[in-house]
Amino acid sequence: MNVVLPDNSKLELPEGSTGLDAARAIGPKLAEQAVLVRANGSVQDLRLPLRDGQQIRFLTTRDSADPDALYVLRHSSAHLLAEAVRRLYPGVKIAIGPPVENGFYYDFEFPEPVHEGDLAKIEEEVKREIAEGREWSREEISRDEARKRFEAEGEPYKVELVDTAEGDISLYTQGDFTDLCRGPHLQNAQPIKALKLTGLAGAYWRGDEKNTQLTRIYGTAFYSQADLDAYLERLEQARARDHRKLGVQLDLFHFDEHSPGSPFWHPKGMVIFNELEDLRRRENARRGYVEVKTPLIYDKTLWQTSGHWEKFRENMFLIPLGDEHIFAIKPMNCPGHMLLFGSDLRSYRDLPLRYAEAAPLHRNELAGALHGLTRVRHVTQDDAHIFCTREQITEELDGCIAYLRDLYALFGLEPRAEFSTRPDNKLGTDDEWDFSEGELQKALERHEIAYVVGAGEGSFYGPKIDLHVTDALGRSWQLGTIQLDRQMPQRFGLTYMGADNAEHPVFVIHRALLGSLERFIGILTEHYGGAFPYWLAPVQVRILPVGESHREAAQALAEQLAGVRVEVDESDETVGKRIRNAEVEKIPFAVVYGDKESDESLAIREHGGGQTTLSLADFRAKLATLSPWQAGAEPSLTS
RNA sequence: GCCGGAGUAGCUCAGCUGGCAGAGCACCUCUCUUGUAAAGAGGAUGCCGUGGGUUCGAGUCCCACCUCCGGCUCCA
Repeated sequence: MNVVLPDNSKLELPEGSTGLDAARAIGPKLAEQAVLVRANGSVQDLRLPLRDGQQIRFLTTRDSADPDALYVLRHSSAHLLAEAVRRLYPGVKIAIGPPVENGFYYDFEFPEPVHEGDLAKIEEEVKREIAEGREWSREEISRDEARKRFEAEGEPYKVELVDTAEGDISLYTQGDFTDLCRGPHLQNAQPIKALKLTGLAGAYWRGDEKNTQLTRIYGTAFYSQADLDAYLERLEQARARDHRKLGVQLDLFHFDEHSPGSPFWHPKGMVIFNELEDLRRRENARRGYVEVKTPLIYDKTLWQTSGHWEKFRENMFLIPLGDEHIFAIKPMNCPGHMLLFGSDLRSYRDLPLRYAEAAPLHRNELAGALHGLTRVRHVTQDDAHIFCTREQITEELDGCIAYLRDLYALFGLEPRAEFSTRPDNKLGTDDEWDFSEGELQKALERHEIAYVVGAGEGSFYGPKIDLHVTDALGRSWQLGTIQLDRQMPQRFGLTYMGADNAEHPVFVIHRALLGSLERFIGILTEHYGGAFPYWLAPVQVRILPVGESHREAAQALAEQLAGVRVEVDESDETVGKRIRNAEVEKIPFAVVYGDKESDESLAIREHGGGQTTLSLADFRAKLATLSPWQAGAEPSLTS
């Protein structure tokens, strides 16, 4: 048979030759360094046979940054970890150990608790295995045989995996350790030049909290020590962008143990919060939304009607009033908006009706789930509910998606879209879900938005289009969401009078585009590394009078900059120190004002170090262009 | 909520085997009057997360709780 090499030459091989055979045919060095073969674009274990006509390319230890090459390295590292743990902890049961984004993990059930301090000794054992040399071999066996084998070894998790595995069962063995595994794996442990165990965590078997909690050991591995060092260095730098750290440094907000998960917004943080609120109000008004305000607390009966009492009660803060009544603080605005819509007879002429409200919501999140601004109990969404007819759904979804695109473009954020379908605890019939999911999916496709499907990730009342972004440390967070709902209006008996003088069911689109303002500001802080763009910056301009004699002129200059968030730094520090302070506080512009300056000539320093000289008039003109909202400019959001 | 780790000055952190609570930055005072990323001198700063226990004596050892951090689960 023939395979095609990257230079388009053909390599003649005996029938049934494996990737490794092909590498040997090319050269001994390649055979030694190869870690994977890419056959017609998909990666394959070197031990598996090639097929006639395949286009092949080898990945070697030199492809040290290739995701597939790292994946196989880390997958094999996970197996070494399991081998080491089994040797060090007799009686341990092994579960699963895949490679992940930045490393790998393996889940174990330990006979006794394991602590972080134990990692050093385990890591040492893994490194010993690498030094000793390990080679992987692959075999395929029948399901029954595999089952017997793992039963005999006392590995119940592996037995369960055999029972639920699809396709053929393959095993990989290194040293005296054999694992159920689809592969692929390295030939041997030599390419693993740097390995580090990074953490310990509890993790539920198969991700279900009803199952046993296993102990997960995380690690990472690279083809060189330099790559590992660079990775650790990147982590260190990412930590400096962490919004929780920057939030304190920049005096934006803080948390207090008397109200876990609820930020205290400081004056500077509130400037950013209010700018986003202004943006929300201005754009909503332009796009035909009306703003409303509905109560924060409601009697339990409302939540029973909406379905929250059944589906969301654990996440609500309850207020018992006497023996009879229980109130709950709202975790969402929708039920209130349903009551508002239902407070009057509605005609088809009233629709679509777009209610916007950014009320404080409270969700009693699990203590362990709280996370800075990105996971809070006090949530403020840029929320709205669009009440419309069935015929209006398409146009309204289009409007939401266009709005969403404009907003994210303004911040230079590039979120990933997820289409979340019916969950296990859904309300309503499959027919209704078919319709709603179809509408959302068609909207995504109309706008040619790439998305992944989050099967079962939808809300209990409807499917969602969600937008996800990644934080400084690589964690994914959901921001905006667009949800199509026919459950809730049905439950509240909401209808409108049509042109045919008959009542028709109302549809509701729930949408929050920035998501929660708290989370959005957290993500923005990391996105900008704390150096907010001019229009969001808490302090936009700081004037530094060189000496005492310049203070008066500096104050006069500040007054000339009416409408700009400007400060005069009259502290008794050297100019150098005050420049440094302005830089550390990431203020967009620092203006040094001394004997050489006048309204005709200002020394402007931009954050980061660039310096220019501008007249006051030119400076003001420049600032006006930096703000989409100030100086009476038309908003830059166009659609 | 679950597994693991941590809580010492406003911030970052040191404090050994139980024996008088520390440093740098920030803050305050004074001197200097400053020219684009840290002037100098002096000073104040603590419920050592909270509550209990062991001990002659606890920041240090033990128990419980709270909060935070890394994960899991859940979620905007």
